[in-house]
Amino acid sequence: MSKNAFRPPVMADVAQRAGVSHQTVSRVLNELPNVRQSTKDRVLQAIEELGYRRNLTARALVTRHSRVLGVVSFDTTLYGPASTLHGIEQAARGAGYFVSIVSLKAITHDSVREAIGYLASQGVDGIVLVAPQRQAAQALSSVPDDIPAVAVEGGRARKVPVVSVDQVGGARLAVEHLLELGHRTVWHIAGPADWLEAEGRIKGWQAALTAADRELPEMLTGDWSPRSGYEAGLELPADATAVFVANDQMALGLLRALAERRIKVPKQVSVVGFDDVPEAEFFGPPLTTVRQDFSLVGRHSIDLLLEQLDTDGPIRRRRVIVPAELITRSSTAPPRST
Amino acid sequence: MSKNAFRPPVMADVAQRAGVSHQTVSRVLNELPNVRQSTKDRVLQAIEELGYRRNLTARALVTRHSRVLGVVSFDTTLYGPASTLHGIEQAARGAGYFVSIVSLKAITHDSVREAIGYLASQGVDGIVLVAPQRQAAQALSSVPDDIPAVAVEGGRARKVPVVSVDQVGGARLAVEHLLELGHRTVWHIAGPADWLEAEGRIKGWQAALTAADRELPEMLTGDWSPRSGYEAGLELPADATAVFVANDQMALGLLRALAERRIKVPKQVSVVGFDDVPEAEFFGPPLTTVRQDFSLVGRHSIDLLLEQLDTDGPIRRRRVIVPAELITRSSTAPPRST
DNA sequence: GATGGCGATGTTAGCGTTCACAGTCTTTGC
DNA sequence: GCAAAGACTGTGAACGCTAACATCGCCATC
Repeated sequence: MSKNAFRPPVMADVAQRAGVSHQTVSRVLNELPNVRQSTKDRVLQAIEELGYRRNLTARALVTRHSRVLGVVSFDTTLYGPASTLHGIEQAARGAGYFVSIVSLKAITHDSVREAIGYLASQGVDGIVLVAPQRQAAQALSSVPDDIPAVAVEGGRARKVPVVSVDQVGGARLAVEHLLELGHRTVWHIAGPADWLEAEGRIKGWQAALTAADRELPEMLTGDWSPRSGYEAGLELPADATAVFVANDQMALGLLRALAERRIKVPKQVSVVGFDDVPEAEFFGPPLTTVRQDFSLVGRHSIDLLLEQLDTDGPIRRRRVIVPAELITRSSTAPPRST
Repeated sequence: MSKNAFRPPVMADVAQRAGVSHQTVSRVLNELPNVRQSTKDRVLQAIEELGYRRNLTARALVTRHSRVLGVVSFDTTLYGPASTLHGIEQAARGAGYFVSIVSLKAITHDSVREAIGYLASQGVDGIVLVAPQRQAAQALSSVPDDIPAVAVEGGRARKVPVVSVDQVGGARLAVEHLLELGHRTVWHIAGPADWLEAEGRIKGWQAALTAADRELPEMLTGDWSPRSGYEAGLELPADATAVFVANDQMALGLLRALAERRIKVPKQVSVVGFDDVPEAEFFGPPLTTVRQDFSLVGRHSIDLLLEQLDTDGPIRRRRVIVPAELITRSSTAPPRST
């Protein structure tokens, strides 16, 4: 117990100084009508003089709205989640909300549940789950009913709106680009099996090849890391001429492996990545890739969340798909043997 | 106004169900002594049955502690800030604190002030400022006295403890490594002038060269982006044999520029980066770089913050320096003309 | 068997807001 | 010039929790 008797001023202090009731101060703060301009000025001046700041905790207690949004995410060190988080934060703050984050080391049904419960007890008004793994999508169905939620890349989550990038379409774009260049078929280095994004890209890859009536090579699988792309690159058959890699980091690893194997890109092998990380343009060679607009994803997820908060009505199941875009650089070219 | 009369259970509901007073429920929840085991069990069971969750807002109102920590950061899309944020979040949650973030688009005195005020009114118990720019460090001196804060990479901030990586030492390591390999001198592509990290690396570079009695080449400057490294790479004089780049992204750009200029790395030019991003190992060639342990930085900053919270006493000015580590890969080699 | 002490529980009063309502003071219309 | 309709302002009671104190047993002590 320190003798520090200093207490930040409260509404009553402001009221007293301005010669009004605390309720009038509240009215001024909340910009309610029917306050005379002169008294409003007095109150504002008193607030200024005292350096008063409204106590949002007390406000939250009575209004039952904290104006805090919770975000549950997986490894915010990765470019995708980090960018999405950033987009969410910007959008939320723009709408006058705070953002409280929980970053999970592992996505399991239980860890997601726990994180959500944790945020719920803190009194968040809504939750965004950025967790593109199947388990996470399932865990979402155990969100308390009274708290609005949105899933990012959440698959066909029950009862919760979903925002996602068009993974299938993006993958198609990549594969079609390679086919148009004249490649017979396209290999794929996929992301980990339990990730919905990996799944979508696999689907798009298969769909594009099937649609063009090409044979489906055996699929290689990585874990998003450059190293796993490198390892896949060492295993890539010598007769492959085109590879679609599920993310840019693995593509980087692949490029490295190919360089070590003295395989020239794009002369002998064309490579397409996914994400368009800022570095992609400066890979050796600059990487053709599929761009995802993460900040748009973040913004949409907040929009959907706020929509639920405003209507307060039954949750409209909705799904927002953000298109992906092919960025053509110099890691792709027609096959040698044309 | 919906007819939704559903209200989550409150302490009184639990109390009634367990046949005790709400205060006893509180005691159980807070694990205070002097509650008979049998009543504790009854309370716990009632909590379980009702699915009760304590309302942390109400708790915060009366205890004047929210158990929320605020983080103000700059562009959480960058690898460094994102990793630091992640480290902070992990450490904070481990200590039972929530993390509320504000990510700034531009670091100015005013924007930092505003962000801090914003967090303060939300009632955070403490603030971590991750903002390695000079303006931010200054803005920190305007933090309200009653709220503990810690700066990450904050320079010699007044009255606030600082956690930082040993930028100068890291840069020295890089330059000394190059000199030991036999290079006459080392060029430097620096980060933007107003960043303290850039400044520290410049200092280390200069110090190492001066200590070895070498001439100081003209310094090139970038903005951390791969593109700026690329542009600097185009301007690099042909007689340069070794370059220390202030971060890995710019180093990537440099590698690209050198590749285009048909300059072989490391045969003709050696390159050292800074950060050790996960991709660095797979650059062409794998990049020798200086590793910063961002998660350790995050952990230390939380430690320092909690220390202030616990002691509640006068703020002990402290400074924690996290050492940097040289990671030797294959982008460095002895100069050709040895 | 009165006294004290201590463990276990209950009671009351806030924390700083907003909400619902009750006032009071101006207008306005005729 | 007077009533009614508005504008403006104040009063009390929540919100759900913890802190401080009060109370009740029960046992040890002399």
